[in-house]
Amino acid sequence: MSQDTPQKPTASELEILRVLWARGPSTVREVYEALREQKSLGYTTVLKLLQIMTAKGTVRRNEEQRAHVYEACQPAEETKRQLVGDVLHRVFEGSASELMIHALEGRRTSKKELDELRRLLDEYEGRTR
Amino acid sequence: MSQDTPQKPTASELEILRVLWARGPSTVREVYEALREQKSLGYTTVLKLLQIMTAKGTVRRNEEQRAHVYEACQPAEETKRQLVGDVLHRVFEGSASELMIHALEGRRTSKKELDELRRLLDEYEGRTR
DNA sequence: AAAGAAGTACGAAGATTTTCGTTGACAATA
DNA sequence: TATTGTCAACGAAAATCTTCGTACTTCTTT
Repeated sequence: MSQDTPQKPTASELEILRVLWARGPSTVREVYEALREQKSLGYTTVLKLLQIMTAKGTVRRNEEQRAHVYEACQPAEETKRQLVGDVLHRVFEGSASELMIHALEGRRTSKKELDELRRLLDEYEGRTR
Repeated sequence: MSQDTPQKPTASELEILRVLWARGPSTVREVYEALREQKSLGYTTVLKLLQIMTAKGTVRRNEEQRAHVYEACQPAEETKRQLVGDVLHRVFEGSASELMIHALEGRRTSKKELDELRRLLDEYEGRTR
């Protein structure tokens, strides 16, 4: 069922993607070990998920070695953009300001991060003008 | 199964919440009519969803009238904060800057909105300092 | 009063997600 | 070579989500 239209990953799929993004191409065991540090789950659960994700076209695998090596098809940036875009659209009707307000409200944000955010705005503006 | 820990709404539940946020307390029919403008779905589907949401404690209802009147338990702001907080945590490891980058990348953002974003940062900083 | 319209309750089918157990292949080692 | 360990494949149970049909009740209008 491989396809080109990138699918929105489910919650568990995202957890796996995060490991792949952090580690780069990995075997099932490596992903399993990484995930197990946060939550308890079985080896075959991870295997199955990766098989499903392969079928969906979310990841691809190299079968040269006995232990297949998986990696994300889309670059992390692309998937993250898609995920935030989804929330932006579904929750905030496309308003980045609204998104921002609620992102800031929910937590303490350091002066440093605020400055970084300002820098990003300037950078974005400079780049697209 | 009513409870105090606010549940993260599912995709369909969010669509309903958005109607309730926009319209204020509404009957099933009102929500149904509003949703039908975007997508096709049955009256009883909306009814059932609202019943489930009532059980979950996502909405509460006034049964004084024959047509019960539903309203969100949590203020919209709170739920939005929760939803964006979820993405912030699950996708961006809590980094608002990362969230921002990807939110901006995915779309064209007007000068006006960029200024609004800057204003928000100043306002937030002024408020919490 | 009968017929129709508008409501709620409820069960349940279908779809999707999440999680594992079992099986069989293959490799390492005692 | 027999045993033990590692792996992929697969089926399937369990949980959740989505959708709607049917039944029953209550108004409203003939």
